Amino acid sequence: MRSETGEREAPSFIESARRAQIVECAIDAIAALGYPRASLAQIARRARISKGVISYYFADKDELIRQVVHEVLTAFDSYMRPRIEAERGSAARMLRVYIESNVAFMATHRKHVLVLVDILTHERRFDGKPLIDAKEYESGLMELEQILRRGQRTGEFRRFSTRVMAVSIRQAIDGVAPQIVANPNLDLDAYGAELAEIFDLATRA
Amino acid sequence: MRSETGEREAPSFIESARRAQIVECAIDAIAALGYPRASLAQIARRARISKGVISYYFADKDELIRQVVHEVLTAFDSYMRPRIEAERGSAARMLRVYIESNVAFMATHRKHVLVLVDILTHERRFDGKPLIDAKEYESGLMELEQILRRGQRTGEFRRFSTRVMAVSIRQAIDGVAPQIVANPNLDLDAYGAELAEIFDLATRA
DNA sequence: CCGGTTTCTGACCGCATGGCCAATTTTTAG
DNA sequence: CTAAAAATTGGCCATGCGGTCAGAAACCGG
Repeated sequence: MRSETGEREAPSFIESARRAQIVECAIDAIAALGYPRASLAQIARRARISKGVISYYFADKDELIRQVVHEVLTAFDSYMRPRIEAERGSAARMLRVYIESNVAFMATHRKHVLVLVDILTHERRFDGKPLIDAKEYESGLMELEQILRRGQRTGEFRRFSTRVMAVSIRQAIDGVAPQIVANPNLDLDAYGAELAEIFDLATRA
Repeated sequence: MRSETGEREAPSFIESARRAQIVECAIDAIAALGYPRASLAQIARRARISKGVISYYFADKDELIRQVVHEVLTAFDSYMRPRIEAERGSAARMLRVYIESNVAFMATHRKHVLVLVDILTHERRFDGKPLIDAKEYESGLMELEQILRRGQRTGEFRRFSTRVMAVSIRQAIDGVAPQIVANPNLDLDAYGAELAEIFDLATRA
């Protein structure tokens, strides 16, 4: 299936379908069992195929996981971007929308968000290097910092370390995920509004 | 070593020493390799003993890990408590001291904090039950909420969800740990002050 | 010096994992 | 229809895991 020549051939219909199916089943498996227990065997079982098929389409488990992360991140991005861009006028409104949209996305994409967080917390190595992705994730932090800097430039925001603020906001948002599982009835709209209020007060000039 | 009778005998000198040594080596191993890679074999290697010794003194790995968590949490508690109690007069000052002491503790106990966070994030199961500890940890959240409620009662703080605020504060603090590794020169005093400022503004009436 | 107890070793067990591959079935194209 | 290519199977592998155990060694009171 894989051409060894320089030019990459268009993936066959089956190839795309299988890849998508396997990625989807990986998400299901991680959501159901947690990242550490989501083995290739489990993923294969859910797809009703043999493990070998996964190896056939993905070089190794890392590539599969990277694909899962990419998929979720892409969905996330296309949800967030237009909502934030719509508020270009005010950094304060951008920040509010950033936080609220983020939480709202979690409400409508619970499974995917859970899986993302699970992978990121379990795969991220303290010692740094083999960190498979995190670049895509880290870039999210950069965008957040940009909003903050813009607000400081326009005078809407007070002076503060944009780094510390950005990390705190991200952490506060990420902290929602575990609570969704612990308490499925959690009112996420209210939660998002609370969070937005907290960081509105924290940033305002 | 273990008496089967009801009355527990005083642990021998060797027993206490070994237990302490093993716990210490477990901390080293987790700090160096990360929780998932800190196997009994690795821990034993660092202690220059055979795996069997660990099994001899600890029923299973869970008990060892529970001991590690307990040790770090105890040190943390005895560091924090007096500092916070000293500010009994004002909830706002208590909160500030809570945040700054927390970050300061991280500065002086980097390894132990790293290990704690590593264990907690990796061991916490989404599906809940086998959650070995987390009670001790969760109780920290309660104390934080108490400070917040007190501030609301005295009118120092505005109205907000103490739960959301407490989780956000904890998350913001916990978010420091990974950055310590990524950037060992991080100015934690400044970081703590920034964080305290953020949540001072967010809570003030 | 002895005999029992505590401590410790190193080999071993069963299990699950990620990955590999020869053989087979299915699809595709001439 | 046929033969090459793509897709799939199922068994196999080495590895590392947590945990166990018989027996050796060290220790200690009498």
